[in-house]
Amino acid sequence: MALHSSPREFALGEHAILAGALLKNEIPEIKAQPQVGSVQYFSQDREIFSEGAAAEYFYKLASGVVRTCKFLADGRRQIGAFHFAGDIFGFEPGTDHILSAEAVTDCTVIAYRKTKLDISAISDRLLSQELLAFAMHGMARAQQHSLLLGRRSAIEKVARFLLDCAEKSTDHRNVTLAMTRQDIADYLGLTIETVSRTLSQLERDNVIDLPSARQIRLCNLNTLEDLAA
Amino acid sequence: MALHSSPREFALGEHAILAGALLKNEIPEIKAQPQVGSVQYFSQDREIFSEGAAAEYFYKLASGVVRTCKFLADGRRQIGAFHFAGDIFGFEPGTDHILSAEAVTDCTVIAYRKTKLDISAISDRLLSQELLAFAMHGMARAQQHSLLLGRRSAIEKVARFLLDCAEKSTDHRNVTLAMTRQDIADYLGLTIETVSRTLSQLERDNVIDLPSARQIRLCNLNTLEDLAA
DNA sequence: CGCCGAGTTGACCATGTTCAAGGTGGGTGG
DNA sequence: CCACCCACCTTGAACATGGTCAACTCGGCG
Repeated sequence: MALHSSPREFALGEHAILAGALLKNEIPEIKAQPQVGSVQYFSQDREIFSEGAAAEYFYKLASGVVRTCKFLADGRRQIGAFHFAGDIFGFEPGTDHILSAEAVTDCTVIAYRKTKLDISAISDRLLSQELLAFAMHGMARAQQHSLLLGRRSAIEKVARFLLDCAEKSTDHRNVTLAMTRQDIADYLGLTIETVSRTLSQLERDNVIDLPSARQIRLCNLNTLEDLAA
Repeated sequence: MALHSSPREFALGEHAILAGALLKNEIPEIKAQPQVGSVQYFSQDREIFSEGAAAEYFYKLASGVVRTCKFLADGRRQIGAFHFAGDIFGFEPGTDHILSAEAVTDCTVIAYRKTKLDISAISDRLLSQELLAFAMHGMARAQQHSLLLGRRSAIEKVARFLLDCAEKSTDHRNVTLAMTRQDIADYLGLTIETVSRTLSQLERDNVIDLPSARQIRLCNLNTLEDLAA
């Protein structure tokens, strides 16, 4: 388990980032290819980078879960996305990060130095295509999320969230949540109480079962899909 | 004025899309360079493409205003963005459009055939960089919008909207709205009544002046910025 | 003049928030 | 091994924000 109090770099390979498989879901074999990027560990709730900081690196998540989020001055938080193993995050336009990234669980990331692949200097056509695909999928995801935030009720939001989790889970009927109720609330644009109440409601209606707070069994996928509209 | 009942193609240039200035804010001189793309006119409220349709073209807006939006089965609509002269829209991952585009006002667009620049065949490095920059800015904008939709009150949403409009306007204190209250509501995740009430409220508080429904004068920018939090 | 679509306003209502109290369970130290 | 603790979660009651429904105004146009 990664319990280091600060990120620790392992390998400092340079432009070997250009290796083609970067944006696919393969996680580079770190020992076999120490040159692909620097491996860093972050323990739970640690900040990986913060909104406004210089975007020196971007990251590929090797293990664990990461949230990317924005804050308002008074502390209100909106989580833009949760990232899982294989996901890229922190690759943004401009020189500064436009959102923060924090470790939801202990996690391992591979950091790629962004300056080394100044976009204007990319010679590798495959890489630039992959980055383009990544950016466009990020845009699509954010737009999908806007629809959720702007036009869906609490129960629709929660139902959709559960279905999305189920899709990512190996067992599509049993979901183990990596995040707290507060994380879910900040992702769905709700309060922690509303999330909790909505889950209880779904359990009372026999749509889900909650053996423990982080363990959710989807008993009635059809109803859930109807609710998610 | 463009009043044609269906889009009309003017020129059908092919891969001349690769001309560098595409993603900058210059609008190609249509007569001088008929080969840059096909010019099409859409009259107010006409659909330019619809969610789910094959994404054969992407577009650069020459004049007018366009909204890109998503719909739920029951008709609820979320507008993802308004696009103005010079903006690119409809450039999306995958083969199908993930949102619809509609003309807010009569408008002129330049359509570029997407198949002709199959991403895997882009030979022009500058173009792929520009598309990458476009995609990343689109992602950033969508994420910013998520924060607005998920975590801001009606008055904060409206204040932010007005400031964004002012920024785009030549006269930063007098805004002429191209869109209806319904469009604004669907962009901000509110109802038409709430938008109207909030604007009236702002007028009563001497923050704005509403000489007509589509004409807004920002009298008190400081207060407006405070409200936009 | 009268119609029609867009916008405004009011009264009522519902959804979700706020505030406050209590429960639960995993981890630590005695 | 047990007791305690603390963070996380749940629940309840009161409240507020924004939604719904309906009536009305305004301005442009036939």
